[in-house]
This record gives sequence, structure tokens and C-alpha cells, in this order.
Amino acid sequence: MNYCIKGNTIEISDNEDFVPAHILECGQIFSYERVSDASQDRWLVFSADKKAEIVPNGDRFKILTDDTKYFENFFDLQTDYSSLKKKLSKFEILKEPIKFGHGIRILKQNLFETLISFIVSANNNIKRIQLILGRLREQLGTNMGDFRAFPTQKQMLAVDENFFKEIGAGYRAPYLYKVVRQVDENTLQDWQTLPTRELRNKLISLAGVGPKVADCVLLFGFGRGDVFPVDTWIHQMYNKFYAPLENREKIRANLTKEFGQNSGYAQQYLFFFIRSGEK
DNA sequence: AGCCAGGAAGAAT
DNA sequence: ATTCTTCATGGC
Repeated sequence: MNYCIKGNTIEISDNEDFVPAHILECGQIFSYERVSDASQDRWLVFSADKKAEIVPNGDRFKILTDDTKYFENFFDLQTDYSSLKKKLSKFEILKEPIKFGHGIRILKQNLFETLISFIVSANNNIKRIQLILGRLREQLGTNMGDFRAFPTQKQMLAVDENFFKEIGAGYRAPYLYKVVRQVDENTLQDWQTLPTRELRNKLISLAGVGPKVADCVLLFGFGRGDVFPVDTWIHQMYNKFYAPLENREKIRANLTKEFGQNSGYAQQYLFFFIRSGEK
């Protein structure tokens, strides 16, 4: 994809492979805001202690941020999604979803933030996930002026289990209390060199992390394309379009076998598509 | 009002 | 090694 960086701006010179609504509303990130102006929508995106603003630029977009290098990586701008979509379109089941969510890109998010976010996401709905994570930011995160950073492991170590209950985390409170005593951002980054299988086992050994949460962290944080997170939506979809199968592990095995190294991308186009149909 | 949400942990089998 | 039960809380 073509883009260029000038000062504090990343100009996207492509309107097919970069669509903020697709990127941000496909369920991979929870900390963003859609700002509806009189004219056109803008987007605020928060990651760790950084912020970016996506604004319309003709029929395209530009990204305004103090850290263009960080967000160049964050938005995965070096990956060629056109050829990726061409490959994946060979699968009949992906043709419509890819057309529908053509502007999706898989974000490369902060590892610690992704881990905490998807622990909160378990058996939860997206609105409430955003509510809980918003409170977490507001009450623990560093004040960055016009926004709050996502709390660091150190900041989360300073509170007790009851704090997490009070922000509405429910029965996930003990998971959060425990997991920040097991890993920090540096530990997670050290795991980046591990092959997916081993890395996945490491993640599953953490409090509140099972197969699905691990796969989300692998895909949205570690950038591993060879995983296919299976949640209730994918489960239903599979039963409808493939075959009735209760065991999620078998569904996961079948889908990763089918889509291989591009499983994660296939999953996102499917997820965004089937969820849009329910509204 | 009642069911459900980007499931995981612990117990039972 | 698989299957069953329980777990807070807000959205719709």
C-alpha cells in the first residue's frame, strides 16, 4: 500500500486497503472513539501511552500523531493487503466477507494491553469490555494531557483484587490480579522469538487466558497469522456453513488447517462480516 | 424479564 | 484427556 510520512502526518494514498471503520470495528481493538462531526467522521485511536487521530483526506485518510513510526507499525502499513485478499478470495466462503470488509488491517498492538484487554473480553460483550477498560484507563493510567494511557503492569500491581471488581470486571477480577504478577511487557516481548505453538502454551499458562484469548493475543499483538480465534460467533458460523460440531478445539484445528498461515486474516474478514449481519 | 456476550477455571467423569 | 458447571455484570 502506498503511504508517505510528512512530519506528524501519515498520508494514506489508497482508499481500498485502509478503511478506519473496518479496521477499528472488526473487534480487534477496544480503545478508540468515533467522533461524528458535522461534515465527516474522525477517529481517535489509543494504544499504550500513544494516540493517533484519523481524519478524512479527500476520499482517503491521513493519520495525525506524535509518533508516526509507532503507528506505521501499528497499522501494519508495510503489509500488502491487496495480494493477501487476492489469495484468500480463492476460498468461496471468504469472497463476500472480503468484499464487505476490504479495508481491514490487522493491528500490531501493545502486548500487555492486548493481553489485559482480551482477558476482560472473555464471555463479555464489546460495549461492556469498552466500559471496563475505559474505567481501567481513567483510574490507573498515566495522564497524558488530553487522554489517559493504558495502565502499565507496574501501575496495575499497585491495586488489590477488589479494585478490579469495582471497575466492573466481575469474576475476571482475580484473573487480572494474578496475571499482572506473572508477566509484564518485557517478558511478553521476550516471547516474540518463540514459535507459535510454544508461545501459545506460555500464554495459556497465564491466569484468565485460555485457547481463545491466547489466539487473540497471538493475532492482534504478536502478529501471528497462523491462528484462528474461535469464539461464539465463529462457532455459530461454523455450525451453519461447515458442519455441526460442538468441540471448539476441533473447529479451530479444521479452520487453521484450511487457511494455514493466513488463518488470522481469514478469521477477521469472517468475524466482521457475520457480526455486521446481526445488526 | 430474561438471555447473552470475542470463555476460562475447576470439578467431575 | 474430554465434558459439565459455575462464574459478575451490563447490553439489548
